[in-house]
Amino acid sequence: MDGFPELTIGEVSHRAGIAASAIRYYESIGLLPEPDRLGGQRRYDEKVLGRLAFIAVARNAGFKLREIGELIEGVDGGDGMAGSMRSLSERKLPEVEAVLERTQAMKGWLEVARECGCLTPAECTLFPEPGDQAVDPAEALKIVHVDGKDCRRVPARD
Amino acid sequence: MDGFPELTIGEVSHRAGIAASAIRYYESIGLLPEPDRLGGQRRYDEKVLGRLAFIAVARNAGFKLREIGELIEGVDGGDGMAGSMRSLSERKLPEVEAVLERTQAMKGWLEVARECGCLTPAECTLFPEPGDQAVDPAEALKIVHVDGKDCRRVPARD
DNA sequence: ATTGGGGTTGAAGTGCGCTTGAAGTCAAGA
DNA sequence: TCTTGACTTCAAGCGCACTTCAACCCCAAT
Repeated sequence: MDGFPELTIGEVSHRAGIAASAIRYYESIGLLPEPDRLGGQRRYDEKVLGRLAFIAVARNAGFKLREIGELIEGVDGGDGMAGSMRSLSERKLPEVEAVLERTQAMKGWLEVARECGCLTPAECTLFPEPGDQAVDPAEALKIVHVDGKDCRRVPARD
Repeated sequence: MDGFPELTIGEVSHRAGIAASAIRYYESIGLLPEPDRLGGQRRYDEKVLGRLAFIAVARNAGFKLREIGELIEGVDGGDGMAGSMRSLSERKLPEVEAVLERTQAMKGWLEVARECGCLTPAECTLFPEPGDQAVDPAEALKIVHVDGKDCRRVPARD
């Protein structure tokens, strides 16, 4: 092995690109084990960099810290991480897909909005009035694609 | 016209699908004008439904309430909403595109994770070790696509 | 007269992932 | 010896968009 834990929290912070306060926070919520101390100060060995990378990747993948904790328990517990990975991923995928769909709709909406010359929401199909077919604002985002690019409402006399 | 403001906050809440507390909150931050009162109670006319729909759509499009406020100022101010729509949309589009990209990467990562049989992060390319080419965890999400489906790391003897 | 079901207020709480601040400790270098 | 600089703790603050709470008011029906 490569000797005693020797990294200070500052060095770990620097090498992992994560604020020291965040590292202490992770420890406080149980994402990181309590490290050895030298004169009261935390000393880490390099393994912690792997775990921090794990955390960073999982965070990027959309897991909350609590969920990452479950993942880590799965890894540290007997069965390896396969089981918890599968169930967490299955739980998470539909969420992510929903976000994806909404984000794509947002993008389309904004592209039309960028070209919008309407003076009031009333004359603009980007903003459905109560009475339009689509009342649900989440649906309203999507309508845009149907019309092509122009957002000007045909002024319907009632 | 159709007479005096007659909708209570409860009716508005029900018809707009927005909690009464949220409506009061919107008023408190200036997104809604102060309505008339009848015996101390707020009375709205139907126009407010249009504005609430406006807010809901813009929120769905990714605008923060503060930004929606700017939008509304643009509409209520002299020039119509076109100018503020354009500048806000231009500001927002790159953000949304960034979210979109990250979300797509997340989806890919999760699809591989769902099939992952690795027992530890060390043997799994889903979790890069320090020393792998990609240290940036945002990049780590994307690597997956390159490899196809399997995430098992070739056990590189050092 | 009382009950019920709305409405009103301001303040505080929620969730998430940290950051910031104050006040103190510790070891090494000038 | 004194100063620096990095570390320590615990508590509080932040941003966002609300929600919840306690305490109150008001009107209509029974």
